[in-house]
Amino acid sequence: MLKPSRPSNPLALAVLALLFERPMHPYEMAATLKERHKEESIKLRYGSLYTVIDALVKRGDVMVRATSRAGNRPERTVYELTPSGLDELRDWMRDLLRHPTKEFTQFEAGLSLLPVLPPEEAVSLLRDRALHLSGKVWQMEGQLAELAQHEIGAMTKQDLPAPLARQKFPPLFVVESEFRVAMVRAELAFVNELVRRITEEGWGPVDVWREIQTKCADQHETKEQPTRQ
Amino acid sequence: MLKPSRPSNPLALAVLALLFERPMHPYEMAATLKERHKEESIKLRYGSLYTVIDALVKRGDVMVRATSRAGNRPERTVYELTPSGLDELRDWMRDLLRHPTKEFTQFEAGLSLLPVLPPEEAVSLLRDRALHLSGKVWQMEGQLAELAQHEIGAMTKQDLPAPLARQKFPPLFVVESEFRVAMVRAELAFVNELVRRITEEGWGPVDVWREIQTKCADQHETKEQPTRQ
DNA sequence: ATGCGTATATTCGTGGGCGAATATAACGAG
DNA sequence: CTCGTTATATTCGCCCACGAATATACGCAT
Repeated sequence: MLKPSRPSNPLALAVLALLFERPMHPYEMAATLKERHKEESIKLRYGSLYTVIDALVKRGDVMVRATSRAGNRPERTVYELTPSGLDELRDWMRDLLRHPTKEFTQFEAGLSLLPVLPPEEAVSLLRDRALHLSGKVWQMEGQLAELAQHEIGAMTKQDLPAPLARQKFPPLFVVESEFRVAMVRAELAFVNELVRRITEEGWGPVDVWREIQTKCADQHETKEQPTRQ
Repeated sequence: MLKPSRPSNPLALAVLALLFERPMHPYEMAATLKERHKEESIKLRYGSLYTVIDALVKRGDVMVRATSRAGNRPERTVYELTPSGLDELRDWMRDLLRHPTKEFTQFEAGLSLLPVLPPEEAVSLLRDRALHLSGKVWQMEGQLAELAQHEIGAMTKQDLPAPLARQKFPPLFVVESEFRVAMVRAELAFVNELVRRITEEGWGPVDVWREIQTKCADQHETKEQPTRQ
């Protein structure tokens, strides 16, 4: 029988990447991901962690190195990367970086159904969103600036070549955050421009929009108390 | 007992939005979403469609209006929106548009594990990605331009107020596409800038990057045939 | 010493997403 | 008229994500 197909959960990729550095047990993987703030980019759920590790074992990408021992905490299982797991890690990374994949976002879904709301309300909601987004940009940039100063302690020491300790945190380890900021900025710009076009240019066109909107709403008759102020 | 919590699948929102226009049976909903290109923004799976409709029925947001009849195709069930479903539709839309929600993307996961690849390979992969992205921008803008010309036929006629028929397709109905283009453009800009910084500014810093990379790779010893050209 | 909060470490059950199978009828071609 | 193809319309079951439960041990205060 053939090798089962690669798990779709990116958490499995993180597991491979961590075992690329050194053997670890599951809880330690979780702790390491958190320490390095990778949980902000890769969804981490304990339940899923054990599930994906089992899957990787079945595929032969990962194997048990030793069971239990050390201190005397509850039983633990230490895993290590197999050669085929190393291949998988690289192939997977290549796919991920090379090929953009369509992903469905909540906001895009919302936008695509925009006509169900009256234009005034839509504008007001979008303005709220813009506020939230700019707050988030501000906050993320603060964190980035902070990291650039002193973050080096958040890496486990043995992971860094000696000369590096006590230096500034290499930007390499926060690329994903820079990416996220860039995306939020872009969304903010889009929302602002959209609001501007609706309010200043009657984009939609607004009169058609309102007409469609009320026509549908009327079918659901009478006693809707008016929600817009 | 309380109303079960709102389904998390945005397809359920699309169902509510469609029933806001008029009663429909599931297959018709799917056909309508496709006709309007909403499947590009809202993931549509037949299996999920029936699942979410059942869930909405259980919550009382949607109810059976009539069963079967018409032509004489296989049995069909026509649903309609209830008053509480209308409320739900609006509340949900408000949440969606107002509050940005963190979503995990494949690419962000890949970026966050970038150090597992040697810098040269990373650059080469990112360049590939940039090519794909710009191709996509080109293609999406082509589609948008095309829609702006003649698309009006893709709306079911009765959905549009009479005076509109045979006019240009209102931009209101393609906001989500404009959004997607904006996001892809932003990603492209980010990737180009990232490549530039790595190659021209030794960003990373590249020597540290390579050092970490090879140090880990060496643990997985010997006979890896070198993959980079 | 004893109790309790917290860190360590893993298992399990449920629910939902989705692929694949099922079933019927219209429709055109030979 | 019958055979293959496509459109219509829905059901079923597997698998995976994830919340919640479980279990042990350390450290610190009383």
